[in-house]
Amino acid sequence: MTIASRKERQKEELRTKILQTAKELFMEHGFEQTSIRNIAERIEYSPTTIYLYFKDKDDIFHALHLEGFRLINQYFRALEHVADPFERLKAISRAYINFAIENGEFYDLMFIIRSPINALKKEDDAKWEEGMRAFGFLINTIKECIQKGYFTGMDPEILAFTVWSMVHGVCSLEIRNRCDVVSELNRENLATKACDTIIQILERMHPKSLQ
Amino acid sequence: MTIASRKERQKEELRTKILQTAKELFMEHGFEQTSIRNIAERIEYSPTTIYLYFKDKDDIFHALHLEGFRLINQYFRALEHVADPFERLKAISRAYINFAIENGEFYDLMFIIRSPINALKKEDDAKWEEGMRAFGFLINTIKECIQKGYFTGMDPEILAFTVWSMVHGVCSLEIRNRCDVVSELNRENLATKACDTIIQILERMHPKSLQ
DNA sequence: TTAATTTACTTAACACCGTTAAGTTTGTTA
DNA sequence: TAACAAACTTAACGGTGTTAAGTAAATTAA
Repeated sequence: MTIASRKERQKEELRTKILQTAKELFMEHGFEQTSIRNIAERIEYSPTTIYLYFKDKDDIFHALHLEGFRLINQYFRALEHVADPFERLKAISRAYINFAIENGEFYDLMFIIRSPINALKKEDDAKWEEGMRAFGFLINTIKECIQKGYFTGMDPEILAFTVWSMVHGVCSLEIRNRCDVVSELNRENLATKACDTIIQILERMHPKSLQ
Repeated sequence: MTIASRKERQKEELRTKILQTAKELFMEHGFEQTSIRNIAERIEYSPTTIYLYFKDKDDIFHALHLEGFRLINQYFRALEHVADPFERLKAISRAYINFAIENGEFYDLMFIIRSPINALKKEDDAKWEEGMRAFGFLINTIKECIQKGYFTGMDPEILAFTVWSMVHGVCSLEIRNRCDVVSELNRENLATKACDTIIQILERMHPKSLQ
């Protein structure tokens, strides 16, 4: 079984190499601008070889999608120890925006790019699990906030989606370069400033007694 | 001068036809999926003819971009008569989301798609003017809100950008199909629900006396 | 040890894309 | 009627994702 296992290992290695090269390239030029031929050239294989390891370009997309969610969950895991749920919510917002700024192309892939996210959501999919872990962390934090008297009367799931939307809006306008409407002066660290504003808004909506 | 003017009129007509066909096609299949060749086929001209009327595909992009901003400003114009600035702000948010839902592909083009929005911002550009009119409406509304005691101590421009971000986030998650994380039950009219939540948050952040 | 077979990979091609250079048709002017 | 300019087309370049068919090497079986 040594030969078979060696072969399997080698196959796994090449698969990983393709994925890593794909990641490198799309970090440099974005996913849309990265072609199968580009990847093939860099790993010194013919383009068709890639199709022996991935069904199509979407398959590579999904693999990187999963990696992205694993990465963002790393950002979040560091915040699990924050005891106060409202503080944790604020920290999550900041971490999310940091993730987006530090991994723009990943963010693009995960939340902006148009792609068959279909055939997803099946239980078999690890990606869905990672995605739900991230969103679940947000939902649970918000549920704890509500238990503590914040956001009274609001639906946790819809509120979680709304908070996500708010920070996502900041990130996607930043990444897709729609920030030119604001003056040069305010444009520096605009995403961070907008995130701070969101946090301010969330803080102000609560009676002083809570804070 | 009758001949020359007729020719000029005809040229203008074909230009308009190209643009209208482009609009039709990208409304059906999205901008990225609409090719010069598709447009050419539908208007029964050779693909190269289009290049006599538009420099390149980006040029068509920009023309449609302008149309989109004219359209969203129509949505906004109906709200100019709303006297109370805070009510107007709420109405703007709702109108913005309605625009996005009713004109998904336009919205995509204007605020999501990656494209050389560069070489923009020059004063010569009508598009920039339409864009600034829309954002200006939001900024002015927020300034009025601040004068009335809302959002005390906040920077109007950054706040305007933040509010825009918040509703844009909702729209872009909806348009790019990232809403599957929420349960089936809440998924109906999710964009509207999230918009309502944003409005609730904005309302709650103010002392009762103001409302 | 040699023949058969499986595995891993490549070549060549298809149908598309945006774009351009060169050529053709058409209508207007001299 | 000849010259010219405008409007439009043909053919091509270099790129894309993807597939069918072919090759070379490694492994298995005789």
